[in-house]
Amino acid sequence: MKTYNDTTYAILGILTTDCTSGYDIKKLIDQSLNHFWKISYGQIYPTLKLLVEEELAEVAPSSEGGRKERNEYSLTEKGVSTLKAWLEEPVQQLPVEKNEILLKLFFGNHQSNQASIRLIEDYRTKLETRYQTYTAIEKSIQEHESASKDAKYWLYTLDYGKRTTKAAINWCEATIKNITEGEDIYE
Amino acid sequence: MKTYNDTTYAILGILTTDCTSGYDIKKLIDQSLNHFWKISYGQIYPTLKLLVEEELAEVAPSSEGGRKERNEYSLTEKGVSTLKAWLEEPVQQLPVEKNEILLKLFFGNHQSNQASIRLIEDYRTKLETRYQTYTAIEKSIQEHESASKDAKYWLYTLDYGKRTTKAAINWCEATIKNITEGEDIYE
DNA sequence: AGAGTCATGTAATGGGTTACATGATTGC
DNA sequence: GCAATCATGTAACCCATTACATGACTCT
Repeated sequence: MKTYNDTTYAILGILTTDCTSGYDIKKLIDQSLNHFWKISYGQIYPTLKLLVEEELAEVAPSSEGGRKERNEYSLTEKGVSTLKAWLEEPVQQLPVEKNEILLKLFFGNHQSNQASIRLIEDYRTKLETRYQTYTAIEKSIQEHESASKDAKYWLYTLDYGKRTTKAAINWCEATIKNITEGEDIYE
Repeated sequence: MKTYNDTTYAILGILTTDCTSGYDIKKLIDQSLNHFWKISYGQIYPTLKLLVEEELAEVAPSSEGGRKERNEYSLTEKGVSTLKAWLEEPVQQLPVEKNEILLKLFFGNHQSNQASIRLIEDYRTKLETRYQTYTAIEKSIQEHESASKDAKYWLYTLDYGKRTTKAAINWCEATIKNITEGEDIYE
């Protein structure tokens, strides 16, 4: 079976929901997958074209209700089976996520302790904002979407975000403390 | 001040150590930064060229000891100040890291609970391997490198990796349990 | 003699973002 | 009338990986 990149599968997956146009796909990703996936129109439209070429989806122009012309995509049999095959496959190797703060900290002996601490403080603030966003989304889902079949899975992904973000926040605190005290707990 | 991408700064930073050639840079990154940064020769050599063009570094061919010709790079004044300016800057917006397992799980209602669990189990195994690798490196640094000035910062970055990996492992366990029990703790 | 490692580099390709172009429809 | 939103699409660019090409030196 031919393989595609993850972005293609993401779109394939979204086309199983009631998001059927490029514009809808963008909106869904920005709203529901934004904490672990993002995408631009520059990728969406060419990918939709590809799906049709590969006979994984079909297009039908629609302009019901006087709305602007709008291309609605729907999965073919082949599209559905391709998606399901991908879902079953275990994930590849864990990717190495590039981390700017760690890169800066790695060269920490070229700056003062104060400067390193400032960097980490700032990073912690950003992480905390993110954490609160996750919590807010979580609450919103529990209140408004808990009927949806997808809600459960959506909450799992948020839980992942919360746990890893929290761990990063804890690291910030521990590291700041460690640098401040000027002694190495690791020794 | 002109800005460059993070990879360029990473190389700039490494040139402050005794790694002075493209080959050395690759080795250092593979050995010491591999858990949060990676790089390929296809980037290193063109970037080194750029650094020289921008007068952030200078080259000097060297072939001491009969070794194969080797280009040694050293930072200029301008290179050092550019690096320091970048170090002081707080990190940009937190990047959204694409996560394949969450993407698959998000479409979890298109597969059986068993299939979802299998995915997460596999993911957990990979995370555990990673965690053990971090622990092993940590031990090795404590034993052999604790004299080095950089060791402290190196250990901080490892601690970050350990904490976030551990949080992800915990999520795997909680989520598997949750799916197995077939009930939603979030409700 | 052959494997391994030291060493530098480029071309093709993949994957993605940003900026731009275009225009209709909706709500105030 | 005007702003916001709906809607589609492309071209230029950026960043990065992979595969390839080349060749010397070192150790067994």
